[in-house]
Amino acid sequence: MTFEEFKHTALISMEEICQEIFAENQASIKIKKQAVAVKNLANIFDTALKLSNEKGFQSMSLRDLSRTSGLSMGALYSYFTSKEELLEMIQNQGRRLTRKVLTQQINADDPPDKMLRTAIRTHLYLTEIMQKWFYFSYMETKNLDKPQQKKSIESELETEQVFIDILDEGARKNLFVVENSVLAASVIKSMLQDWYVKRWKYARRRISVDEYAEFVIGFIESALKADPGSGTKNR
Amino acid sequence: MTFEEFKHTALISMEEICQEIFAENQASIKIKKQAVAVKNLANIFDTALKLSNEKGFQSMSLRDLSRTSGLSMGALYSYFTSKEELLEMIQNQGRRLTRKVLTQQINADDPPDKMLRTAIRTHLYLTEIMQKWFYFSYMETKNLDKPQQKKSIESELETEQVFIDILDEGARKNLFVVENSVLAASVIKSMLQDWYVKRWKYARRRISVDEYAEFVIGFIESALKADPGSGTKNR
DNA sequence: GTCTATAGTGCGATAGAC
DNA sequence: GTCTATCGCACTATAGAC
Repeated sequence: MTFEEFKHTALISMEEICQEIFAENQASIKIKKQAVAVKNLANIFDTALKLSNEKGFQSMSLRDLSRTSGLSMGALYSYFTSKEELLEMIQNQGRRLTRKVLTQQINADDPPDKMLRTAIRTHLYLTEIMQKWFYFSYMETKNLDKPQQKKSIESELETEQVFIDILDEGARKNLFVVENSVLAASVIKSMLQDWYVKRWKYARRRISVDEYAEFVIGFIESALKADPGSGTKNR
Repeated sequence: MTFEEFKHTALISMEEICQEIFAENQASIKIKKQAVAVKNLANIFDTALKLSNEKGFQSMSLRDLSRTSGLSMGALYSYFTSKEELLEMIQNQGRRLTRKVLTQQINADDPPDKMLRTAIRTHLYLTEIMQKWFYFSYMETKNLDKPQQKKSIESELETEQVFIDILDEGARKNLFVVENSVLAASVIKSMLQDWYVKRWKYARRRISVDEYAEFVIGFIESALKADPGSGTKNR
């Protein structure tokens, strides 16, 4: 699957997610017409992510959000009951899409080396189209309350586990040399996170998501290379 | 140099830095007795880092800082003229120590493979003893004003350049196989950052800084391994 | 469904006693 | 050098007009 195809699939999912959020939060949302609600919710989320990523969620006042989104203070409070609830809605939206897309794309029947490439590529593609959300989530997790923080941590470890499993299976089939799959998965994840956390750096260097994906896959496969010709340790 | 030796050297530098800050900010600092000032400054920085890393610098009110540090609001304002200035003082303190330690430790006459190991180890050791500051800096950079942000970005790219140079030199001497030294340095840096950004993860898994250093060095050297026996590409 | 106006709170910052 | 008391302001949240 190319990035363009991926984008098409995922953007449809995003539309679905916004509708789900509307359906699910009807207790907090005073608006009854779906068309109006979904349009405004998308606007609110988008603006909130933009402002938060510039100066942090706490520093973004609801007056900022009101001014930039074009909705009045009163209108905003028709979509959530408190600033904290807005934060939770944003977090849930992204977590849901992440899980949906990742499980959709990765096929457990593929051999581990193929699965590894697919997982890396899918993760990078997903964070590319949802860059603002991933950056937000990365930066704001510590400002959440304890139960929400726990969800974020679980979500992170869940993603890491996907890579641990692939590496273990690959080692079992002698496709990879893996001394410590937990640490290996961890550093792989850090490379994937760099793509959305340090977006400015890659944009400045004009590196596309496909170029980055190619490089990371090559680097990791080289590090994990089963090399029967050299049985020596590398230090 | 072991982590213990490193710690000893660096903590002395930290003391020096606090004195430098006092000397340099005498315009803002109303206190005249160095002993009192340095002691309270250390307390203020330490408490501010603790609270900020829990919930963000903006969310930490100066009343929080006052309560937790044991100093009154009035006393705090004897050490800085505004909350924003406090933030800048903290940023400068860390940047200064980082530069000091990194240039002290890395010996440009060593061969590239040794330099790479030293640079990785030094970086991890430094971020280990200054974990709170590095985490703070990582999370709060986007909340700084433009000139301060620029300094942070320059500092980041400077560190990355150290690795780019080592990799290029190593490739020149056929010690490493490096297809793209800029991207390679970038992913190396992301692994080093993970150590202080995701501290909770490694603490939970009881992984020490030396274990992490060993793993990262092994992983990277394996990825960069000059392997004359196999001239094939790895994909 | 969206607006404006405003209540109530907690903030950063300072003045002045000790 | 440190404290308490307080000012003015900007914030979140809501009530009520349209």
